[in-house]
Amino acid sequence: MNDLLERLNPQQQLAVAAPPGPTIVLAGPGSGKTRVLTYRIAYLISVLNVPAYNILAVTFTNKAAKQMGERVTQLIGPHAEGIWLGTFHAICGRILRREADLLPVNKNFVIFDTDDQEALMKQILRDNNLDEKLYKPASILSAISNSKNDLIGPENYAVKDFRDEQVKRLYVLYQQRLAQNNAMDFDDMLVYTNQLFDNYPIVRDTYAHKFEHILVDEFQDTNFSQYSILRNLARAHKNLYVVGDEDQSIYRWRGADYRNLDRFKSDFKNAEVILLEQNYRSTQTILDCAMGVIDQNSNRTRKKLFTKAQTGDKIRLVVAEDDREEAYLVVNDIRDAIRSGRNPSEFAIMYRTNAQSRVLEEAFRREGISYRLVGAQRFYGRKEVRDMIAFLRLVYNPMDEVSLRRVINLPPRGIGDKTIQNLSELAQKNGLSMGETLLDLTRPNHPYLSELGRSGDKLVRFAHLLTNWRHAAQENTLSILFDRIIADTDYQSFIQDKSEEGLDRWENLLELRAVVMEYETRGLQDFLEAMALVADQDTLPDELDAPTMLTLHAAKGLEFERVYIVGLDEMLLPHSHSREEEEDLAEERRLLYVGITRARKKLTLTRALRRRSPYGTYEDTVPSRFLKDLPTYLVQQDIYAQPRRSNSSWDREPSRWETPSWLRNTPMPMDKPANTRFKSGMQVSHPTYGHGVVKSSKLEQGDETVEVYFEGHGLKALIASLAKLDIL
DNA sequence: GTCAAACGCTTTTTT
DNA sequence: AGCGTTTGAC
Repeated sequence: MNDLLERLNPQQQLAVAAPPGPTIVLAGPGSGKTRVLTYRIAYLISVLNVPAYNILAVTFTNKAAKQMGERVTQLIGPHAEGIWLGTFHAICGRILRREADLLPVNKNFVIFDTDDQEALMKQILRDNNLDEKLYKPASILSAISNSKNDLIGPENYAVKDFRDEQVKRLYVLYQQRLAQNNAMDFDDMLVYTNQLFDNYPIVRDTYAHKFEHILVDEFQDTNFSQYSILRNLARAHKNLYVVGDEDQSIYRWRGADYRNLDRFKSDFKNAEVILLEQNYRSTQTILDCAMGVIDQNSNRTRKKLFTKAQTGDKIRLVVAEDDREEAYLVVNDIRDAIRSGRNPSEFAIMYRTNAQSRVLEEAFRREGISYRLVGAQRFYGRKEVRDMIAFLRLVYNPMDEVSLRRVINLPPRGIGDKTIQNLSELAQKNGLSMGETLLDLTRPNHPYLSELGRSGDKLVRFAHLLTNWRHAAQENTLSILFDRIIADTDYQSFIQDKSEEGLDRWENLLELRAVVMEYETRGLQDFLEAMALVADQDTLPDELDAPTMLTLHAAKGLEFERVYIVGLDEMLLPHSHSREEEEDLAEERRLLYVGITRARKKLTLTRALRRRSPYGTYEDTVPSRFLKDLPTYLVQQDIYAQPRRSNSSWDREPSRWETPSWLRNTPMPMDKPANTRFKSGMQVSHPTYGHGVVKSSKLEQGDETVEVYFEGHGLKALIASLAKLDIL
């Protein structure tokens, strides 16, 4: 274990062996950030003899957590067992289950995902006769979410106008209804953990003492609520070790707040700051392009990315006629490379929006190449899968009204709106949840059965089903419960009888059953928790040797030999929703920066002159403004599209031989090989400063900087390629 | 209460 | 263009 540090560069060693105490590691892309974190954990355990269970490590995704666990185990074996390792939500879930007695929900609470949240909000709107078009559930929920991320409860919701008043009211109702459902949403997991710590200092201190060392990955993307949890947990030992890169902050829309770094510095005095700058991933060309893009952002510490690796190939810019051709060109390129011996898993295609994957998928299928698609809710978003999970959730937590409403008439069993309304009213009368009321109906001679009339029988029948499943959940394994639900509801024939896509659906359920089998011993609670918190990304088989398609967001933290970023058009990147505000635009730029810096060897950027708009028709595009920030001399263009003759702006579309105007911003340095154009002593003239004498000239970052002494103006430092200097 | 047709809206990114 | 939701008929 003593050789642990020898495998690291000096900067990394410094970071890994940093003395205990508040520590900030600012790590550029490809600087070995993950490596530092894993080695740090290994170092704590094997050198400082910190017991694994006194270490908390927080990552941004489940995948990252899993990976980190594997790597630490690789380093130190079984000593790594017992680390608290996971996303904020997973960690909070663990704490909340333990301390459920102190919460407004009981220990069988379920986690509502976005769909559940919307379903619940729609119910609330309906109950309150509010127009869904005026009060869009998604927009209200996003306002609520933003508040929660800043730890602002309904009582403190800022009201500026009538609408705010309504939102505030809905916020109150929403929280009430969640509690009645014995449920919480993603944000609540963090909020409740904060409340737990605030209301019960003893509980807080228990955890604060337990976690001697806390490590946080992707710190730049934490929100205030998350930061507050960290601050609470680190109050005893103050060993908070955070790793991040402001240039890779891409979750502002989710409440991520880069100011957490300042908060950290002021909350934890004397925090040590360690910089990791050297890049071990990309070629210098790729890094230069990345810097060209990111340096346009203000309010940041300018960093110089450097590598000892080679300059590498120029990056390619491909312009296609339309988005289909764009996809075709990319896939073709990959196919050719694979044929000539490249490994399929070396390739990644990245895009701004999930919708863009579709054309690419088609192209891959046409070429008969298999691919990996990250995210895009391809599996867990499926109706049949969600239905089955709703059944299971109802079994686990009958108070879950959203799931109850979803499955009570599924497959249709004659329980319509009216019957559901009756049940709901009955529940309200008794101050119980609908689910509890339903289960209560199985009691012999139930007093309300006569009230419900004929529909009562149907309810009772379903109530018996649910009761039986609840017994099955107690006494049998998960898969037996799963099978019984399908059998009892005849769900298979419900989805399968129709077309051939019915078979697909059934296969999806079989796939879900395979997942269920993995939780055979751990049980329903763990299964449901995983379903709620584990994203699709974690399900993609790593073994599959195929090109990967993923959003730029999903690409964070990954690296690939060859990267294609498609859709470098205005409205897409930067996205149409993010072009107004400067902060939004800066984030779009960071997104591209993240994408570029994923590439090890080769980078290809593509765009299309026309693409299918969200509204079906084809529309002309405008090149992304970010393209002009790429140093031209590092870009090789492949223009496949014919310039179109029309009276549109595309008359200005460049031909194959011409440098397109959107790239013309960065001039090629005049003398790339070590020679400067200007020499000391030369007489020059400048349009504003007039006559001057060159004092010195040197090459910096491929650009020539000249110091000139101007009569009446003094000494000026000028960039040779930008300043219009003439040699006299 | 169920089924089919018409309608209208959508696409930013994710724990 | 395609999907999900609402509307209207049986």
